Amino acid sequence: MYKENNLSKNQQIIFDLINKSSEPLKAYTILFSVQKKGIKAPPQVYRALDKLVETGKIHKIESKNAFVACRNSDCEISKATAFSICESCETVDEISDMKLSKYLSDFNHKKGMKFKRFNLEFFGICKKCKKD
Amino acid sequence: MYKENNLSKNQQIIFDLINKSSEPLKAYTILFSVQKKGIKAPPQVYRALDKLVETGKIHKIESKNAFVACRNSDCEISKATAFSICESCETVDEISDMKLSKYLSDFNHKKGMKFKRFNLEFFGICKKCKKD
DNA sequence: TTAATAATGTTATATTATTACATAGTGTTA
DNA sequence: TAACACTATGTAATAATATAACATTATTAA
Repeated sequence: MYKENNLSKNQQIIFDLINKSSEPLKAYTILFSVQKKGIKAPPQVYRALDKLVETGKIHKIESKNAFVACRNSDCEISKATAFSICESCETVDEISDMKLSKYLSDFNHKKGMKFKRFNLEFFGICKKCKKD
Repeated sequence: MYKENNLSKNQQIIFDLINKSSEPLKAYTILFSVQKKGIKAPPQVYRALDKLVETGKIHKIESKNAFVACRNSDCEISKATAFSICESCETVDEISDMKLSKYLSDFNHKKGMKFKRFNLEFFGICKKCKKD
């Protein structure tokens, strides 16, 4: 069952749910939503989430403990992620900006550590909320 | 008691502990460490942490659910934070780089949202771990 | 077809964080 | 100094997030 699209049954169910969602989903929200599909326990959800994060199909928004589908074909296996988060409506958007991505991927700091990966979260008030 | 340095008793105890530490501390690690000083329950710790984060004395490392003292006089009230995290030894360093900070503070993306704040976490293997 | 690997199912438990409510300390100002 | 608003504290209970451990089944590759 794995080969066709390289997602397993549980992974596919959970990916589909996250992918359809317009907002980040939390692990237990996912759990409650997929119980009718036979996924009954936290480890089943967390295992699928771990795998999906690992393969870059989804990202974890660390400041929210929530997950979004990857919308950015450029972020290979989640090496370089950036998000904009509205502090009012909680909307999260993945930022896809080549210049930003390149700037950060090339960044090296004084202590000489070579970075393999980064995650950037911007916070503010989105256009829509500003109007209200 | 507040006025002298504008940290309350619990805030000062918890800040001192984090500030002395060479590594990020987790809330319950802090709780266990300060029980002899009369701080006995999670809300006492979380309240102090919230306040310290709010005032920029400490930062939360979101990917680790842990807290470090601010080493950077430039990051006013935690508006612009960047960290380097070693995936091997788990060492966390606050990055203080004016150019990076300015680049990100000035960043605006297409959708027109104005950012007030950001948090950036870089991951890699530090110099010391590379040698081993 | 066997062995290795990946995925699943299940129970229990660990870790992280908040709610709710009662009490006490501090700063302001009338 | 009395009254007030505000901040901080103490405490019990519980909510939310995440993992450990172990048994079983499915998939792939040799």
